[in-house]
Amino acid sequence: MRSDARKNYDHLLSIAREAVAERGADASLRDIARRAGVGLATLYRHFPTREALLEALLRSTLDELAQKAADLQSSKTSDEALTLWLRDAVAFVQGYHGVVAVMAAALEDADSALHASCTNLRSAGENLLIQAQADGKARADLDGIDLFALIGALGWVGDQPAFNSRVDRIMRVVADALLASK
Amino acid sequence: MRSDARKNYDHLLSIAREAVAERGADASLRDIARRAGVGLATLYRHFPTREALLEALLRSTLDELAQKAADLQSSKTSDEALTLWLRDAVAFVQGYHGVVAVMAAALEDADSALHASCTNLRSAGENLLIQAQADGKARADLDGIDLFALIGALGWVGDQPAFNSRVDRIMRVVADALLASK
DNA sequence: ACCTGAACACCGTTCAAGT
DNA sequence: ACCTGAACACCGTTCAAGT
Repeated sequence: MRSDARKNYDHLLSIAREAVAERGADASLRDIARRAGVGLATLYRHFPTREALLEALLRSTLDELAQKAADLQSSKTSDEALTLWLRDAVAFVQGYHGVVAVMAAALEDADSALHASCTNLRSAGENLLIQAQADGKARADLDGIDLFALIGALGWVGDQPAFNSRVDRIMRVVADALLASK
Repeated sequence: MRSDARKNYDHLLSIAREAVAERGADASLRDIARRAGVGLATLYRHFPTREALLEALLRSTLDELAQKAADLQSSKTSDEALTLWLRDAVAFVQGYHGVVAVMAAALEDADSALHASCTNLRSAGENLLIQAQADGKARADLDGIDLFALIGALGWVGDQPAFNSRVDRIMRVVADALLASK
C-alpha cells in the first residue's frame, strides 16, 4: 500500500471507531468519510462493504474474546469458565450498538468479511459449552449457535435504553438457565 | 372525519399492514403512501409519527394479548398461565420485525402513541409474573419490565435469519429460567 | 495507484399552494 | 377540511475524470 493510502486507511479506521462507538453499527458511512476529510469513494475503496469496515474494526477484539475462552477453559472449572466468558462476551457486545445483528448475519454468510471472526467466536464459546455439558454442568439441549443467539439477545437488551439497566440481572438469569441440570 | 378522509385512512392502514408485515417496523413511509396512491403528506396528516401508525396497526392485537393474560390467569395455574402467555407474546412479536424495539422505547416515552398499549401489556404480563412468584413458582428477582425485555430479546432472536429456527428452543430455556425456584 | 466530485436512486419531514 | 407537489437535508452506492 502506498504511504498516502495507508494514512487514509488508518485515519478512516480511527474515525470509524469513534462513529461506531457513538452511533452503532449503522453509523453513516458518508459521515465517517466526511469526518475523516476524505472522499466517500476513498472509504469504499478501502472498505468495499460495511462488513469489511466492521471487520477491520473488530477483528482483534473478537480474536481476543475467542482466546479468552481458551484461556478460561484451561484455568477454571467448566461452569465457571462458561459464566465468566458469557460476561465478557456480553460486555463486548454492549460496546457496539447493533453490531451483534451484523455478526449474526455474518455467521450464515460465508462471503461476509466478518464470517471467519464470527465463526471463530462461535466455536470458542461452543467449546466452553461442550466441556460444561460433558461435566454435567450445562443443559445438554443447546449448541454453540444457541449460545451465540443468547449473547446477541443480551446485546439487544442492552441496546434498548428502557432495558439497559437490567442487562446484568437478565444475564444472570440466562447464565442460570444455561447451567441448569436439565 | 370526512368520508374521503376516512377512505384514505382505512386504505393507508391496510397497505401499511402489508408493508410492516413484509418489511418490518421501519418500512418506508414514502413507499406506503405511494402504494396507497396517496400524497406523502396525507399519510403524515393521518399518522403524524411512525409510532402513531404502528399504534393504529397494533392496538387491537396488543389489547387482545393483554386480555389473554387476564383470561389465562383465571383459568390456569400460575406457572402454566405464565408459560402459555409467554408463548403467545413471542408469537406476536415474531410477526412484526423490529416492532418490539419501538415498543421498548414507547414504554419509557410517555408521549409515544404506543405508550398506553405497551404499558398495558407490560402490566398484564406483570400480573402473571407476580401471581407465579406469590405461588413460589417463578423467580422472585424479576419484574414486569424484565419480562418485557425477555420477550423483546426473543423477538430479536426470531428476527435474525441465522437464529430464527431456534426461537422455540430458546424460549423454552427462558421459560425454565423464569420458573426456576431461585 | 490512488483520489475526488458528481450522479443516481432512495429516505423522513415540512410547508406553501391548491380544491 | 383535506389533499398534493415540491423542497430540504439526509442516506448508500457507483463511476467517470483527475493527479
